[in-house]
Amino acid sequence: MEIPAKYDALSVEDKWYSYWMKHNYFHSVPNEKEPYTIVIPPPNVTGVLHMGHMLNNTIQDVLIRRARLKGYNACWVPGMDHASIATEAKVVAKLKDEGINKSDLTREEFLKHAWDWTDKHGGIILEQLKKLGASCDWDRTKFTLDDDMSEAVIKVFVDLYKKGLIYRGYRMVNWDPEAKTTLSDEEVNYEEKQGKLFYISYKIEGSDETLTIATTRPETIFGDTAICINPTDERFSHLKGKKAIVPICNRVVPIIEDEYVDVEFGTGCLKVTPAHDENDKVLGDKHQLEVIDIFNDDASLNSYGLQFEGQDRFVARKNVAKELESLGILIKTENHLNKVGTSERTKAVIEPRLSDQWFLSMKGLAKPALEAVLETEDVKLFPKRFNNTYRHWMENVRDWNISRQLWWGQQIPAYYYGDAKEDFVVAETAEEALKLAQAKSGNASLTIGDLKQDEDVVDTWFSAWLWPISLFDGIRNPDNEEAKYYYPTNDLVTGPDILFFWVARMIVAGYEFKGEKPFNNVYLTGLVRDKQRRKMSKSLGNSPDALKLIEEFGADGVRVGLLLSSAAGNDLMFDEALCQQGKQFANKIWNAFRLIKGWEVSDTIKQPESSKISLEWFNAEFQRDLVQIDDHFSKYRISDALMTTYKLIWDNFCSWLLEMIKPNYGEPIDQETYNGAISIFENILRILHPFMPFLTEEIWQLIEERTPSQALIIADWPKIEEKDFSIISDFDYASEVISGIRKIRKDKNISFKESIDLSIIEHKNVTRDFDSVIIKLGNLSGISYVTNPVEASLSFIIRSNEYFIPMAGAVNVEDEIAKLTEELNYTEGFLKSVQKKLSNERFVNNAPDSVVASEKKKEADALAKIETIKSSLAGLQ
RNA sequence: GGGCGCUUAGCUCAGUUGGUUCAGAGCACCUCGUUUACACCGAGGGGGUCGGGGGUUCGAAUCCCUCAGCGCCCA
Repeated sequence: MEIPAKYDALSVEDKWYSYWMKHNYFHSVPNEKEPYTIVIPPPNVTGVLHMGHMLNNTIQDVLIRRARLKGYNACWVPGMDHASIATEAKVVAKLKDEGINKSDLTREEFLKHAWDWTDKHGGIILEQLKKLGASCDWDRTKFTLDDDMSEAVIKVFVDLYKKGLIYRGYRMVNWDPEAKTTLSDEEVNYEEKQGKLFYISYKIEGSDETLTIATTRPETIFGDTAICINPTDERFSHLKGKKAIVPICNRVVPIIEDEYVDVEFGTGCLKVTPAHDENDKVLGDKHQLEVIDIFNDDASLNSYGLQFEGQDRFVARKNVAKELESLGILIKTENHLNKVGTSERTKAVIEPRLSDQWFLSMKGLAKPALEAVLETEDVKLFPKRFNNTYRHWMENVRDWNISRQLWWGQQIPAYYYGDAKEDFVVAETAEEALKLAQAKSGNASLTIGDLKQDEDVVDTWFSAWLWPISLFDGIRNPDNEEAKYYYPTNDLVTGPDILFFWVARMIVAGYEFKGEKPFNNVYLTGLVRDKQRRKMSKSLGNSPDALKLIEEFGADGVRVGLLLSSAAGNDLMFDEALCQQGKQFANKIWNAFRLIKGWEVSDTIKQPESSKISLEWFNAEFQRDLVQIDDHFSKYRISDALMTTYKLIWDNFCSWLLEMIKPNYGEPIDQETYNGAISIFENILRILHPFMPFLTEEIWQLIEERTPSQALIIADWPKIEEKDFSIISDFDYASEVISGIRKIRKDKNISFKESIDLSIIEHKNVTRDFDSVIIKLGNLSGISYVTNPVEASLSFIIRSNEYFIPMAGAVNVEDEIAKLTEELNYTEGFLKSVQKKLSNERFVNNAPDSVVASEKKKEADALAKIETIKSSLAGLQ
């Protein structure tokens, strides 16, 4: 069978993915083996595969495949989250296109549309992950709105409420007027925006005096309920105890005093609008001010806005300013840069708003999670520097606003039975709620019909934080076999951007509901950026099409490309050239396979000495690198593990070993060497498989026919063996000699086909084990050991031995002398610096013995080399 | 404003407790080579006062101070 010269990734990848699926290798059930579990960070149901997912899931797949090879019961659970704000926004927009308003629908009708949308468009991303090679246990695919998952969420809500940790509060929250819901602090992004500072004049009641305040939001004057000055500010001491009149609405408000006012900022007079500013709310509470809410839920003005009623806040801002100007009381405006909170999802400017919301008290819950990461290290973050960020957030954690004014999600299990603030109960079911309500109200005649369930749903993260537990049904059935077997999971791979949203809260949930961490290690990947360091985003359009990349470079190529430059926690500057490198690597391995497979094998020829020693050397090298690769993995240095593998294969295996054992053209290879090479190749495929699963499985299956139980995906990771590594340094020496020969060939333009002689003066004994290899790779007619310099020859020095290649005619004595003199000067300079160090008493006394010894060795080596160079020079003159 | 982190070869980055695996890797670059697995290749080569300055030390990319530039998180 003719093997094509270029590796064709596309056909190979589909073939093996379906083979793996068909034989159920990805599926895990609890057994006697040790589990190795990863839960996927559930992508949004609305999402499509982007570069961040590719990186993240490639890393997870590498870890899970390696664990599978290492003999663990590997389980990677995939799934999606329902992304309440994003999905609801999408569905609302789609309905709008169809001429349907959400407000015209009942909750049930709307949810039906949302589920239709989910069934139709959701989960594209999971299909795309298959193209990448992700070996998830697809039978376990979960969605955060699955009935059992939702049940767990409700159960947890009720539990926390009973523990007194969930409470209802009238608070200033982040209101997204576009999505018409609150956001948690974590969902608000602050952006610097150019705004204006308006200076507005207020009359003082009962006098002709005025005062001037500065504000960025003139439209909120309708909500003003006080003017505040700093008690120490002498400029305004005459205003104390007086009242001011709010323009346009002519409301009379007190002038209060508080240290909070910054005398430097604006005019030193502050208008106080408790309903629409966090700080003003604090002031309002302190001074018992009236609270006047002037906005509708879409941030247009309500009736308090008088003639501006119905206008959007930004429109109203312009119009109010215009009105103030025409009244002659807009003193001036200045440009002003301020930070404006915007919604992470809708980008709308956040409106601080007072409303009834559900909160989860975090302080106590955070404690075990804080200790687990920072003290006991039960949970380890990689890279470790994220510990500081984690500490900072956890120590200053604020209560979590968990209610969202949406329908898509788990409806809050609170039931109201009366008009008073406290007339509600919290229960898992309406029936249960009824009993509680009857008891709480003392009204036994209450019926289900008298109960009204809270309209709101819980934050999506309030279901995601249970993910590692609820995937295994660990909330509803804490002692079930799967939860006991798979929990706690091993590694979590995610981006640092959701360290608080998700990771920290999962740790909290783990300790609260399982009494145990959710995972051992958290590997935080970097963000994928483009070559100009810009974050990849849809709006910039700088994100390459993930599936197109896979088509162009192959999934293996893309995986390698992504991993090559992604040190843990460092942002990755993505460049398609890296995928190209991955693709070339695949091709290189493919051709190594073609070479070996193309050899005719003979069991009658004896194994050449050079092949024997070469295989021995490579096996030692392999063992050394294997230890290194394991070490890199243990530190989550995935790109280093890949690079070590890459160099082992490209440099040591392809460039050195295959050339060392390659039979002469047209000649067969002996059986023993062939077997050795195949077994080495198989070991290489095993360690490469996690990175390049498709290519390796393809070659594995082409090497010989394998049964499903012999597939590479479930083969064994190579065993660590004790090896004598001195053969590696012996080879290094030999490779230096070979390089020396090649350099001379190149300098003097001696064709590689032309065989040459090599003579050696050994000043220091080195192994001759590799002489046969030197002869082969240097294309030498032989090696002679001599005691005197060979005349009319080109020479070079390796460490302190001299090498001569007789080459009458080609030798320019002047050049040789110049070359040697230069080397002599350099070595003497080096020797001087070493001797200076050694003659420094303080160095000899203070430095550790090993350092002094190594300096002494340097000295001896340099002296020997100088001797050699000098004798070479003498031979030439 | 507070916190965390970064600055090493043209690019992307390693460099663990200060000391021969301390100046490294991959890519890019230059030269030569169509030889018989691979030109998606091979062989060889050049390239950095480790952001600037100061200090500690026998010894600093590594520790301390300071200046400059950049990034992220939080307010």
